[in-house]
Amino acid sequence: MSPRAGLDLNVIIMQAAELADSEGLESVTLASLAKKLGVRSPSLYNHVEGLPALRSHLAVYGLQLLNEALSHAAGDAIGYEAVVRIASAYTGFARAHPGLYELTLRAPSLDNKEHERLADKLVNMFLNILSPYGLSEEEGIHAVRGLRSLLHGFASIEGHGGFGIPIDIDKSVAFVLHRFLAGLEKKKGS
Amino acid sequence: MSPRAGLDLNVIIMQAAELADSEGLESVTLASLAKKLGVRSPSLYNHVEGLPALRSHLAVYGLQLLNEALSHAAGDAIGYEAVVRIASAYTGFARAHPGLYELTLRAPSLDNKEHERLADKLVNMFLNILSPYGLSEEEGIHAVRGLRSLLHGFASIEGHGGFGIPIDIDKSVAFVLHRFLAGLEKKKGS
DNA sequence: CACTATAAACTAATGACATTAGTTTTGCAA
DNA sequence: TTGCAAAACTAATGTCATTAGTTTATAGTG
Repeated sequence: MSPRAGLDLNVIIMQAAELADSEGLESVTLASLAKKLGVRSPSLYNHVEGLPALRSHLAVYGLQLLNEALSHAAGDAIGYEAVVRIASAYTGFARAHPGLYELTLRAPSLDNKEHERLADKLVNMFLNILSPYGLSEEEGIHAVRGLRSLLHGFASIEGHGGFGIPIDIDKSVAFVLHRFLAGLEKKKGS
Repeated sequence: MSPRAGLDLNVIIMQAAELADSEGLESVTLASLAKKLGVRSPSLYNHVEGLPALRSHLAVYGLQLLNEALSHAAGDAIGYEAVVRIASAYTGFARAHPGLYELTLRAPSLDNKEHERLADKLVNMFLNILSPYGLSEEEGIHAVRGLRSLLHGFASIEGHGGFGIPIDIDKSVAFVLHRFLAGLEKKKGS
């Protein structure tokens, strides 16, 4: 309605995140975002350096939210219980924030620093909750990669509608985690 | 050089696939493809119904290649050995065909029939190689979903440069599969 | 062998988008 | 109050997909 819409990088990112999650990642354009904000698209360049930069900021924001959700879900737990809780939080996040989630995986051209820091934080959280399994350092990395891959795989395939059969996906996650973690334990006796 | 370039849906798909794998999925535009084919972009509409349709055709083509690669890798094997071989073929395919691979997961608006058929074929292949583990029908579904998710997760994260630490990714896959399959076996005694 | 219908290519035009340049306007701070 | 920096704007360019309408090659028919 007036000049001086009072924009701000944070406002822009929040609205863009909303767009990403409700309309899909590909619908986040400077044009659509500007319309949502009641502004002409060139005005956005006063706050963000272009579409790639916006996506990079969104990726970092998504990673922050994901980190918070997982930390909160894990609480002080470690081991099996923590893995189950984190898995639930992970798939829940991907369902609640499909656009944002998809972006967290993309290699970010900008904001490398913060993105890397958050990714590392995630890895360390996983390492921590797997510590009761008594894995070697290298095995720990393998296991964390496996856990991340498993959770991302489920989230990604579900997000793309890739599971046709009407069997509860959460049950599949629970089943697979149970067996994988059992396999991690089994090592002790072999 | 001349009218009548002798285009053809197959030629178009092959060149598009090449573009997707060498330049990235987002670089597959009708404009870039037309240039590669020595033709003006509207000419492509004589053979394909637009960019979304082209991507849908590419997805089906990618799934075909993936199916072939996995079938070939598995041969007649089942059980552990087959899983290891298929895993290697899967990650190898994703590395050799990053653009095509990414597309195989996308929900296809067109060509639903063929895409579904190929996706089902993949699921059945996985079910077959897991048959020695003596899982119930529902457990089999869970396990297949887990295996797909694991492989897709690794392929997808690797494809996006998400594994920072310089530890061999194939080793991680091998480790995780070993433990997961061990977990599947363990059931018999619990 | 000529001829014609069709399919394949073309040019021209439109509309969405990102981005840049250059201009106006507003609000805060001196 | 005034003036300046930031925030918004308009105008313009270039890329893309897509549609409409035109030309042309070629394959098949007489």
